[in-house]
Amino acid sequence: MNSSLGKQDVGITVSKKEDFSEWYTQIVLKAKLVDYAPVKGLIVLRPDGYSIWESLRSTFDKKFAKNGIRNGFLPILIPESLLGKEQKHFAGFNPEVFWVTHSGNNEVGDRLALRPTSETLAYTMYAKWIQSWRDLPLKINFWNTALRAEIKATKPFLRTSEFLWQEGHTVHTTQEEAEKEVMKILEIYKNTVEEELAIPVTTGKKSEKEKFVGAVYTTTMESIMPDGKALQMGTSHFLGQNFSKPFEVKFADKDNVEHFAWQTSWGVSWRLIGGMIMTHGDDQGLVLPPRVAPIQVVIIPIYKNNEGKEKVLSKVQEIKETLESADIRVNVDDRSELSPGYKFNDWELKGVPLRIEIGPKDIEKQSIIIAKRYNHEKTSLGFTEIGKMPTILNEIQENMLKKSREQSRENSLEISDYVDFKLKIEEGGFLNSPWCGDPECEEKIKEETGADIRVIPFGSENTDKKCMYCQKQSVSIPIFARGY
RNA sequence: GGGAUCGUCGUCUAGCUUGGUAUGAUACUAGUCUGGGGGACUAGUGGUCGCAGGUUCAAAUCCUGCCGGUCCCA
Repeated sequence: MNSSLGKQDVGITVSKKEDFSEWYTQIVLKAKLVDYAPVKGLIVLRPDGYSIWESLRSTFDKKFAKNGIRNGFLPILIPESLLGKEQKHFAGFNPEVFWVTHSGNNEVGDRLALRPTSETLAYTMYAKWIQSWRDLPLKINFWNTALRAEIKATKPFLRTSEFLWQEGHTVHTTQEEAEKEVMKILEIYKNTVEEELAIPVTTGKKSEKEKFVGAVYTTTMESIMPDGKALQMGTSHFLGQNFSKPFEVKFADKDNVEHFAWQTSWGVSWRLIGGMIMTHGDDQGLVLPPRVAPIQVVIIPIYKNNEGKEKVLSKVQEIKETLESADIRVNVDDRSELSPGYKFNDWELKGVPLRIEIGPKDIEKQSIIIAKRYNHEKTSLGFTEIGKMPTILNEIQENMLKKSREQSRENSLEISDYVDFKLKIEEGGFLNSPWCGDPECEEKIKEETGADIRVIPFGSENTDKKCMYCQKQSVSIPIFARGY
C-alpha cells in the first residue's frame, strides 16, 4: 500500500470495474468536489463541485423562466401542525425528519421540522395568495436544501442527510393543465440531463407503491449506472387536489363558483452530479462533460529552462485569449514547481475535458497537442485550426452521450420468464418485464430479488404478455432494477 | 434494518499483542538543477495519536462510552 510509488496516493488506487463503491468515494474526494462535514451524513461542497451545480442551476433557470416559472425562497422550519395536515404525506416523511425542539434553553411550543420537502409550507402560502382564476396558473420554483435523516449507508451526492435541490410547485385551474405541466417539466428534466450531463434517461411513471407520498401519480426519469444499479434522476408529481383540499388552495372560477385547485410538484437534486460521476468517470479519475466543466480547456506550457520559454509563454497567452473570446473556460497551468507529467495526471483526475500541450517542438511545427479526456485520444492541431475548439468541445459532449447511451443499451434486457429474471438481476441492469399491475406481485418480486419497479416507461402499457410472476394478463412492461 | 471493519502530521503509514511521550514516505516551505506522462539534490516546517472518561508512577498502546469514515447483505 505505502509503496515507494508516491503516485498511488495521489490518484485513484482502485479500478472502477473491480471496486466501484470505493472508486466512487475516492473520485469525489480526490477530485476535490466534496469533503465530509463533522456531522454524520453531511458533506461540504467545494468550489469544483459547486460550480457544476451552479451550471445546472443556470440552465434550469433559463428553461423554467421560458416556461413562466419564477424563483422564490421558503424558510427551512415547518411547524409540526402544518407538516401533519396531509396524513399520508406526514406518515411517509416522519421517520426521517429532523425536529427542532428548543430555542436556546426554552422548549418550543409546536415542534419545528427542518424541511424534508416544502409542499405543506408552500401551499399554506399559496392559499393566501390565490383567490381568483385570474391568479392562476401560479408557478414558483425554490432552490434550497432539504433534510432527511439518513442513518446508514450515506454516500456523497447520492444519499446524504441534507441535499441541494430545487422544488417547483405549480397551481392550475384544471386537471388537464396541471397534468400538462407535469409532463412539460419532465421533458425539461430529460433534455437537460441528456444535453448537459450526457446521461441518457428513461421516462415514465412510478408504480403506486413507489410514487411520492401524497401524489396522485409520479412521473420519473431513471438512469442505469455502470455497476448495474438504477439511479432516480428526478421526479415530477401530479398532486391532483390531494393538497389543495386540506390546505384550502381554492379559487373563484369565471362563474363565481369556488373550486379546489389542481397542483404539481417536482424536483431534481445534486444526485445528478453523482450520476454524472458514475456514468463518465474512469480509472484516472473524473470525466466532465464540457458543458458543465468549470474548466473546459487546460493549457500546459512546456519549456526547457528559459530556452524558448518566452516564445512558448507568449503563444500560450495568445491561444488563451483566442479561446476566451470564443467563450471557452480556459486555465493555464503555469505552476513552475511541477513537471508536465504531474500536471497531465492532475488535470485528468479533475476531469477537465480537453488538455492542450505546447512546447518548443510545437512552436517549430506551428501546431499544438490536444488530448481528449473522455477517450484519451491525443492528436495535433495546427495553429490555424485553433478556432475549431468550440466544435471540438461540442463533439466531445455529443460523443459522451453516445457512449453512455450504448452503455445503457447494453445493460437493458427484455425478460419475460421469472427464473431467467432472478438469474439476470444478479448481474444488474434494467430488466423490462411484464407485470399484472398487482402491488402484491411487485412486493414479492422485491422480496425475492431485491429489484423494484423503477419506472413504467411511457408507451409500455397494454401488453399482450403475461405477468412474469403470477402469469395473469399484464398491464405494462416496467423496468425492474436494484436501485440506489 | 442486519453484519464486518477502520480512525496516528495535509495524505498514506510503522508502533498497539508484551504500557515508558511516535516511524517512514509523500506533500508543504526555501534554494539549485530540471521540464514532452506522477523529476533530482540540499536544508527546513508540521502530530493535544478522533473525542470524553477510567485503570496506572506512566496510555497511541489496556477498559468503557461517544463521535466519525468505509465495505457487504436485506
